[in-house]
Amino acid sequence: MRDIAKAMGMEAASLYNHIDSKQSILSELLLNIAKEFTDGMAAVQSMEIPSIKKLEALVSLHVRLTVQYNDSISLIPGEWVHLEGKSIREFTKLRDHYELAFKDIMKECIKEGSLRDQNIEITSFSILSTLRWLYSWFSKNKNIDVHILEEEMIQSLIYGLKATNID
Amino acid sequence: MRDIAKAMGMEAASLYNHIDSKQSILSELLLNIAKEFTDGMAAVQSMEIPSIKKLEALVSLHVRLTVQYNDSISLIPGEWVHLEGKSIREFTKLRDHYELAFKDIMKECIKEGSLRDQNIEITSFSILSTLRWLYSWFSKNKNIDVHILEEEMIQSLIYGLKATNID
DNA sequence: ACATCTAACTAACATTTGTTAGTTTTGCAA
DNA sequence: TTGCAAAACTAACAAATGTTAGTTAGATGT
Repeated sequence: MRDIAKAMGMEAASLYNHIDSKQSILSELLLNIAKEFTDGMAAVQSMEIPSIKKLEALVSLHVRLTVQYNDSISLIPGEWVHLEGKSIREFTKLRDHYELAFKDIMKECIKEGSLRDQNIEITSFSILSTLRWLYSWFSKNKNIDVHILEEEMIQSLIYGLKATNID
Repeated sequence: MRDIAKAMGMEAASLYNHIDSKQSILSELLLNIAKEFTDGMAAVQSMEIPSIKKLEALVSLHVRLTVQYNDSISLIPGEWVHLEGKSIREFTKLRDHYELAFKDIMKECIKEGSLRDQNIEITSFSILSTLRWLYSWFSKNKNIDVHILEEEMIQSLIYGLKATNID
């Protein structure tokens, strides 16, 4: 709190004119982005497009939110564990719900023939880990064009790295 | 320290008969695995095989080390920032060196025609993020066969998720 | 001009945390 | 059995941390 206060040019005690507690800062930041992801997922789910396009839309969603909310997203990988009580239950509920929805879309892709029939637990984890860490990459490469980043992520995550002339 | 002591069935002060400081626990754990990765990389580099096979070997290396050192590896994503002084310089040096070597191998793959000519910064980041987070997935799925995990990671990270009958 | 509200301040608090000093217990070698 | 080193203990420390209480300066509306 003293560090935050210093960064804002005031005393630690003064912060309490604006917030309830240290916990409330963390839970507000984390639950807000969790809701952004949940809303984005709902939007993608309601689209009338092939599932593989939904998967691409999800990658785009991550890239877009990462660029827009770079700071709060950086809390997701390591800080959510410090949430307490109602907040941590709410957060993990949203996260689990999101991951389930993500896997469902991948399963649809397999049904539709656009993805190989593979271990969804592993591959969904693989994609989501990369997307989770995108924030740290972006914070060191802020000059990149966002559309190029989106395109390249879609390519490498979904379509792989291999040269197309070999298979 | 009091938590660690409780877990070991002793008082916090007693820990200091075995260690120098709290910092030294962290830096010993982190530098040890950093060295494991560095050694593994050196072994892969010295192999006389096509670069794409080296890339596969690196994925296997991560899977193997993740399974073997699950607990200390879990410190890598979030705790290395708490290293201080010489330790943090040593750690980041090893990490940067490792990532450079990883990218070099990917570049060789492109030269040899086994990978598409793509943004190495993005794709290497993508693979390494997944591998970094493997520990958390594994700690929830300890029953999986390690060879299947290796194979599936290689497939999804390098060869992509797409069905092969479409392109 | 006055009352009100906002948002800053100082001072202090109770805990928590990493660590040290000094002492006692334990286990093994002689 | 004695002697000694290893490793446990108790007590206490200084610093850091989240927070509260009470106060004050500055802006705003009447």
